[in-house]
Parts: sequence; structure tokens; C-alpha cells
Amino acid sequence: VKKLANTFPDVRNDHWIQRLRSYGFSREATNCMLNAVVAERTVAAKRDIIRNGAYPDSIVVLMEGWACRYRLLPDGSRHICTLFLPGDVCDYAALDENDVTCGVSALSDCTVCDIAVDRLDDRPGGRKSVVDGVARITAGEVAILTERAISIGRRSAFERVAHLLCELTLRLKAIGHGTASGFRLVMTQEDMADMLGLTAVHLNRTLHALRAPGLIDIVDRHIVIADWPGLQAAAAFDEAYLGLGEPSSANVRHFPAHDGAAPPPSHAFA
Amino acid sequence: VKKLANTFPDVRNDHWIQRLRSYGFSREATNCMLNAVVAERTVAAKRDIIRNGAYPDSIVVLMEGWACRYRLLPDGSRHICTLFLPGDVCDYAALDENDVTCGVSALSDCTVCDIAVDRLDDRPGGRKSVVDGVARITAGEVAILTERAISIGRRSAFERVAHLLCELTLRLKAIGHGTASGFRLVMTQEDMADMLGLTAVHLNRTLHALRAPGLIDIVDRHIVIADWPGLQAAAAFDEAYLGLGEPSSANVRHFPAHDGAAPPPSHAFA
DNA sequence: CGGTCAATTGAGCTTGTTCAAGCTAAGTGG
DNA sequence: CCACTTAGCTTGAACAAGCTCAATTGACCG
Repeated sequence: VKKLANTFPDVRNDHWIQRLRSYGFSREATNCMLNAVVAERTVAAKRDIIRNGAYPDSIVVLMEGWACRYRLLPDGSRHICTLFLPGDVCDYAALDENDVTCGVSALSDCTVCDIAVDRLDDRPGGRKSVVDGVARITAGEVAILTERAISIGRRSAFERVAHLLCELTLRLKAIGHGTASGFRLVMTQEDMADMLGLTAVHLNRTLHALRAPGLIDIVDRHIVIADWPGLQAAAAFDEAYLGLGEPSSANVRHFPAHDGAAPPPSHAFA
Repeated sequence: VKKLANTFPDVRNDHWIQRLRSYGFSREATNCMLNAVVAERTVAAKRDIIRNGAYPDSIVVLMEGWACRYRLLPDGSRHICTLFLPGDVCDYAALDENDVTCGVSALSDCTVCDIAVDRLDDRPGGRKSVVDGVARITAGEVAILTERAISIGRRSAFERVAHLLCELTLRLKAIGHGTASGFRLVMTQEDMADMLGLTAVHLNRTLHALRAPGLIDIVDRHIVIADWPGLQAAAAFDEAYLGLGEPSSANVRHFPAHDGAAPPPSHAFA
């Protein structure tokens, strides 16, 4: 069982291991996970990634392709809650009892790894530190989820799309995908619309609206970032929430320019 | 230092302790927190709750009143990301390095407790289990945040408001506030609008729209749930995500009625 | 070549916004 | 106790962002 991981060719691919490390997984914890890999499989675009009985108590790591966590509403519409990129842990329900009642499905053809929870050993650096790491991953998801909720709730379609493109640019860069000047838009415009609370039609128009002032360009399913500062400005994008930059200024909380401290008491000294 | 907690009258109030227990805090962990309480203070409505230098490395627990985590956008609008009710841990930034760049402020007059992180001891059941507990709290917040994002992204104003009212009813019931037939709406309609990505004006109209068919009633700042099943139906509300019910059907994942498993391959056996 | 999927475009319409004005209850100073 | 404020709720009317429906195009595929 110990060296089982070697039987899966892509598993030792550095990408996701480095990603785990960046989430604070110790060397022991990542090895622990490697040893618990029970399957590597491919999932066609638009199919669900959820362990269908096959490995019911496993964590799933996305190795290649883009995936999402989504919810279908009674009226048939879909909301995409979370976007997963290569290296992301896209299903860890086996580790937490929370019942989020969302599905996970492939936005493009994907490769995923199933990691059996009961093969995570209980030695130090084992199961427990994996649980800790997943908690940290969850915290990261919260940050993105929060930012997205803010986008959907209070930003215009134009800002929203710009913001998502900024996020994608940086997240992809962090995993060595895309180039400085852009990236391949692996997902569908409809998928993007479902992430942003928009209609595919309106998303399309907004994309074109972003092209007009020269912020981006769209060539053959690729997004070209034509004016990065301009795009960031249009979105009021602050990358801090992605937790990707140097942790240099960490622990320095910065709040919006608003002194919530003291709206002057009426009639104060006036 | 050990019995410091007793110097703060409300701290032993059972509410929040039971809440912590429900989040899986052990008896030791809750005692550990009790012993680390360094202050109890009141915050007036509309003021920020954030530790202003006073106790910079403390967790904050909301004892009384309603509060929220919010973000101010460049154009001056506000989005409320999270609503905190009595017993909720409303600021645990001291425990996780994540930089969410949101403020926390009081929606009504509040009482909060500051719990110094460096007074959490390192014995078993101490700091570490508090961190674990907070991770579980975060997971719970994710569930609510996700549901809210779905609301804002894909539900109509009518459904959105209905959904929030359902959520409030149950969350308040869980902490012994409100009655079976309704609750006092402590927050402002504008606050509510800022949670739902709506305008205060439209929220008001929607509230009235919910009253018309007899789903709710509004009397003197109180929401009366006039037709609970009807309200749930209007919102397509499924309380599972709140994690309040008996954990009887836990581990039984239920997904939306959609076989993501296999959209028939074109021309399959046809 | 027929078929499907995604992107695109047009036209009309709805939902929710904006701006503006009253209204009510509660608090404050004199 | 009354005039005066203020915060929050309510309402109207014009407006606009984004939606719906529907049709077209282009690329790819068996």
C-alpha cells in the first residue's frame, strides 16, 4: 500500500503538491496524501466529478482541467459557487460533516485523483494535519466566495466581469498556467455567467464592452489582457484576498477608508 | 488569571457556551476560552466592533445584539457579507492569517467579549481545540455564505427576501430568540438590503409584496411569520445548510434532482 | 453533409434602480 | 411640555441595467 501512489503516473506531478505545501501542508502530510491515492480518473466536460459509489469516502484533487461546485435551482437555472483550477482540492466532503448540497462537475475534460480518507494514517503529519490543511483551504475559499458575493451583490456587470478576469489571471499565473498577457478561457461563457449571476447573453455583451476601451481582447477562446492596470482599476481589484502575494504585509489589517469608529453623536460640541 | 472570567457578569451566560458546544468545542476548550476573556464591552449601533488597539490579538464573541461583517465599495455602497447573531464568534482574525479586508460592525447596540489569543493555554483542549472549533465555525459560515451567494446570484428579490426570513427564523429559534410566529427585526431594512444585494427602496417594496399574499406580516418592527410553509415554498428554502436540525440524516449527501452522471452521449444507441 | 455546441446579435420587456418627497416615532434642548 | 431633529419607513414616477426570446453564424465532429 505504501508505494501505491507510484502506480498513478500524474500523481507525482509537482503542481498540486506545491499547491498543498502553499496551503501549509507539511512534507509529512503531503506524503500521507500521496500514499492514500486510490485512483486517478478522467472526467469529461459537463459530467459530475462526485465519487459515484466508486470511492465514496475520498477527497478529490483536481489534477488537470477546470471544475466547479454548483447548485441547480428549482427553475432550472444554475449557480456556480466555486471555480476549481488544477491543483485545487475540489471535494473534501469526506473530511467534514457539513452538508453543502452542491454538486461538483467538470467544466472541461478533467483529470482527478481520489484520496481515500481511511488510508490517511493517524501518525503525526498524517490525517490530522491533512484535516488542518483542508481547514486552511476552506479559509481560502471563504475569501474568494466573499469577494464573489460582493461582486454579485454590489458591482455592475462590467466591474464583475473585470474582477473575475483579474482573479483568473492571478490564480492561473500562480499555478504556472497562462502567460503574462492572457490565458485560455477553458470554461464556457455560460459557465462564466453562472458564476457571476448574469445571463450568457449579457455576459457576452459585457465581454465586448470590456474590449471596446481596450482593456482586454478576445481571440480564439483566449482572453488577452490588453491593459492590466486598466482592468484592475475597472474592477477595483485588490489581489490581497487571494493570498498569493508575499506574506510581507500580512497581519497588517487594512480596512476600507471609513471611520466606522465614530459617526459624530448628534449635536456633539456643535 | 484563572477565574478572571467571573469578573464579567454576562460571560457565563449559557447561550454562547452552548453555541460553542454545538460547534464541537469540548468542555475543556470552552473553559479555556472562558479563562481567556479579557474584556466585555458594549458597542453602539453603527459603530465598528473591531478591536481598536485595545485588545488587538483577541477573538470577539457577540453576546447581545446583531452585528455584521461588511465591505465598503469605492462608490460608497456597502455589502454585508455575514450576519452575526448573539453567540456567534464575530471576529477570529487573530486566529487565522487570512486577510479578508472586511470590517465588523454593530447593527444594533451590542455586547461583545474579547478573548485574548495569547491567554489560550497550550494544554490539550486548549488553544489547539479552539482553533479546530473556529475552523468548524468557518465551515458553517461557508454554508451560509454559499447559500446567500446563490440567492443574490440567481433568485428574484421576492425569493431572496423570503429565503433570508426563513434563515433568520431558524437561526433565531436556535438561540432561543423570537417566537414560533415571528421575531423582532433588529436590523434596519437598509441593512437587510445590503445583505441581499438590493436597494432599501426595493427591499421595502418586496417586504410588502410578501405581505400581500399573506406569507408574512410586519407589525412594529416585528416580522410575523404568517404562513411558514408558504414562505419556505416561496423561497425554495431547505434548512439543511444551517446545520441546525438533528444530525440524523448526516452523511447522507443529497444532490439536486439532476443526473450529472451522464447527459446521454449524442446518438447513443439511438 | 447533417448535427451540435458555443458565440453573437437584435428587439422588446421586466426587474430593480434612482431621485425625490412625505410620513411617523422617538429623542433632545429649552 | 413643546418645537425641532433625526432615523427609518413608505410611496411615486422616470429610468436603465440586465433579461428573454429568437435567430444567425462559425467551428468542429462523426
